[in-house]
Amino acid sequence: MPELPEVEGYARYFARHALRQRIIRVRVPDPRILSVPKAKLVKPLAGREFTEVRRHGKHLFARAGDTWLHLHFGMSGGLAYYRGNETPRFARVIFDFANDAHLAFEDMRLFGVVGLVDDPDAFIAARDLGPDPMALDLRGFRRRLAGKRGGIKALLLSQNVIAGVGNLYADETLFRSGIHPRRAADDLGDAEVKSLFANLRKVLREAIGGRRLFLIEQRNEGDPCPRCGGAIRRTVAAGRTTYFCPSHQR
DNA sequence: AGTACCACCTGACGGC
DNA sequence: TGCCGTCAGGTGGTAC
Repeated sequence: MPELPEVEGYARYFARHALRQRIIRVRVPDPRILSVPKAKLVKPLAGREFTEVRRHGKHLFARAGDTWLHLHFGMSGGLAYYRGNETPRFARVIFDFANDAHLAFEDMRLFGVVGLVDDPDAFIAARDLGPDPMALDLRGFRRRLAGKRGGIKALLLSQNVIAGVGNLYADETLFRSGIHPRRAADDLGDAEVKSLFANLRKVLREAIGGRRLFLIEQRNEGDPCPRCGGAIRRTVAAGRTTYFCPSHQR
C-alpha cells in the first residue's frame, strides 16, 4: 500500500507526533523486519530524541543524534502513535517516549524494514535510488528517461529511475496521460513525456492531499472507463497487476 | 539493458 | 461453518 504519497503522510505524522520527546525504551515484538541486529537499533536510540524527519521516495528517515532511523513500509507497513497499553495487533517495533506515548511501526506482512543508517544521502547513493519526483523538474525527468528502452510502466516503477512510484499511481498516471503501460519509453514523443510528468506530479500531489483518484476507486475488469466509456482491462505489465483502458491508452 | 519468474509473509475474501 | 484457492499497492535475486 504505501507509495510516495502515503509515506509522505507518515513523514508528516511522525513529525507532528514523535519529535522532541525522549525515547525511554525501544521494544521489538517481532525482529524479522530489522535490517540491523536488535541491540544495534535499541542502544543508539535509548535516551535520545528524534529531531528531524526526511523522506526520499518510499523511504523515511528520522534523525536521532548522529544516527538516523530508517523506515521502509513494504506492502503493509504503517505508523501508529498512541497512549495506553493497547499495543496495535501488528506492531513490530515500538518506541516508548517519556511523555507516556508510544509510536508503533506496524506491518502485517513483514515486508517492511526498520534499521539505522549513518547518513540518508549515503544510503540513497549506495542503493542507487533515483531522484524523488516531488523534487524534480521536467528537464530532470527527461534526463532520467533518456536512453531507456524499457516499457514505460516498468520505468515508472523502477526506484532507480525515479524513487517513490508504486503500482497504483503508475497506473493512474498512465491512465490520465492516455499512454499504454507497455509503450516503450523511447517511443514517447516530447509532448507525451511532458504530459506524463505533469500527470505524475498531479497524481502524487492530489494523493498527498488525500483526494480520490479514479483507478483506485474502480479497479475491475470490464468496468466502463469514466473518461471515454471504453472497457477497463486487467493485465500484467512489468510483472504487476495492471488496469488500463485500451480505448484511450495507446 | 530489460524482463520474467520466484521468494519473502500474513490476512482478507469469494466460492463451494 | 469451514476449507481452499486467489489476491494484495514492494522489493531483491536469479536466470535468460
